[in-house]
Amino acid sequence: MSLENITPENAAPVPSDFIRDIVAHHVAEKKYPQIHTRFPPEPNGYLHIGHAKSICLNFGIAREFGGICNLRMDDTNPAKEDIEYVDSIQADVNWLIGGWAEKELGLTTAKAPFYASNYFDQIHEFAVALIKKGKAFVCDMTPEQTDEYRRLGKPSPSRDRSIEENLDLFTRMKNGEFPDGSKVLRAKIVVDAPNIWLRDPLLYRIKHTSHHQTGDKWCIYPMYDFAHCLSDYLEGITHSICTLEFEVHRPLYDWILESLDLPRTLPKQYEFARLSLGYTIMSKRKLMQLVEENLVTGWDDPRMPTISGMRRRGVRPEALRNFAYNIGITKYNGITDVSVLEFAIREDLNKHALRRLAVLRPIKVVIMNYPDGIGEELEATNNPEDPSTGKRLIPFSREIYIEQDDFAEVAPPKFFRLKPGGEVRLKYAYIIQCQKVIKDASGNILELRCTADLTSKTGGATSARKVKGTIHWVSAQYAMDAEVRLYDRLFTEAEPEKDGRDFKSVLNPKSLEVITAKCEPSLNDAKPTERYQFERMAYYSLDKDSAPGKLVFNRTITLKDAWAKEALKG
RNA sequence: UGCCCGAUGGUGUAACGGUAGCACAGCAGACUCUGAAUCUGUUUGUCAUGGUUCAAAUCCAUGUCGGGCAACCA
Repeated sequence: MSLENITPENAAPVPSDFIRDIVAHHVAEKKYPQIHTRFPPEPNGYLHIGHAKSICLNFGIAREFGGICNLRMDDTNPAKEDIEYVDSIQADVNWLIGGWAEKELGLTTAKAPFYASNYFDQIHEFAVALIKKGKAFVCDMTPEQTDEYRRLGKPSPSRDRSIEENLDLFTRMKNGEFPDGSKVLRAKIVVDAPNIWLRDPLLYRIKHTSHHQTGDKWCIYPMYDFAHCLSDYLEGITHSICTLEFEVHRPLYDWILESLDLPRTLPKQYEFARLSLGYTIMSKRKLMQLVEENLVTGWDDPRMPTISGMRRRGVRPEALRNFAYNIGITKYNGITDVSVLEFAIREDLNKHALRRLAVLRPIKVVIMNYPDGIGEELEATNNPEDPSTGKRLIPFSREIYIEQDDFAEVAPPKFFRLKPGGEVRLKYAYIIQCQKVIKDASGNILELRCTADLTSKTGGATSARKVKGTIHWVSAQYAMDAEVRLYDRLFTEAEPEKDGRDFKSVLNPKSLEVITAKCEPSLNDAKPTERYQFERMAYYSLDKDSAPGKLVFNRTITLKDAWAKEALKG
């Protein structure tokens, strides 16, 4: 692409934040041969939009600075981890940045993804090396005692064991001679350091649990702090970027690496604020609770803030990436307004969704002066934002459906839609006037009798006539039914856990409503990869529950609705 | 309580000692065969008090408020 072809429209946005500033500085001074980051999820749950922020940061930095980013399973606790999560993580990362960062995406290389468990042998050797240096010891205290001693800044009675004895005990730990919890390997740093993480922290614990990658090879597993910095080192990571809660661990991260007298350049840890989103919870543990207690249908329930949930809902990866770009990277713990996410989703879908006509809550309209039996096909635009998507034909007939909300027997002020005696344009078709409202005995509206201005058809003699409102419609004769799932936010409160309240007490009872809609026939060919805008309503995509002859659409997000706001004012 | 970190409109962010800008939201208007999109305009801000300086959102001190950590989780 030549330079003059780069416009603000197509130029890739180049984010700037304090971490990228640091990296840029390192690049400028040639501190490292190549920038190397990593995204290290623990496979104990599904990835959510907070992880998306981290993925975009880590892979983004690699991409922008000509570096590499490893996807690494941080799988040091087999008790909580599962292969299901390993698989879902790969699928989600691939979906989010596949095609955008393939060069940096470990998934396309033979050795990817990476696993911390792959380094268990080497990590074990590092532990032995630390013991030999007199910098680690085997401790016999119970977990409770350990807690208390660390809190009090007291030395463990095992602290001054000989190197030989430590070596022997650690070997026996490894050989499975001791039960879970009976012994641990600890770093020998400072018993009463102001930073708790320097008070002889645990390095290895005994866990007779088989591991999803290493099977029954190990009964001792390294703790996060020990495994993480060493995994970073082994992979040649230069910038180890994590969230704020690890800030206090940084001295330990450095201590371990520095204590080992390692030959290569050491990685450095940097911290940023994790994402908090309004009307959302982000804890994997709590999301799992929603799944396990069947408060949602699964990790990929379209109401979940998980990557798989948002994907199923119809959000495109571009929208998530844009969102991640827009919110920035700082060390400030704020709560991002959901409207920022919603804007990113709408902005993307507006450009890419095919327009279709569908009536969600139908009311029948009979156009009395339109001949029965002879239908006609009208031309409709697929996407005004993208002329290359062309046009399609939609059938028109004497009997149609319109949206209940588009008719008011007693119209409020500024109501531009259909009312008795009033006129509206049917999109792509005629201007109609409401002549009569037919009701049943109890006063429910059964149908509307209208007349059409037969020359007002789009392109026709009086087509230029201005009427205030244009509404969507669908031919009663040719319409097809589809199940439509209307999703709303999962919680009724912006801060579900504010003041320690139980997030389950503020679940939105109306977060899902299922209806049957009347759709234009072309939707019969709806594809799972396609996105649709049902004009004037919302964006939708085909759900995986669809089957031949049974369409199921998920509402991704509504269109902005200025009228709803206006109507509220009364 | 100890240690660490942070604080810029309603929300999220930029300004790296030199004109406080951007996005979302809000409001007002234009346009509209989507009350969408688009376009125009616009309300609102440097936590406080001192200090350094010709000049402070930025540097220093103190205070206030908020967050994190104190798991044989990551």
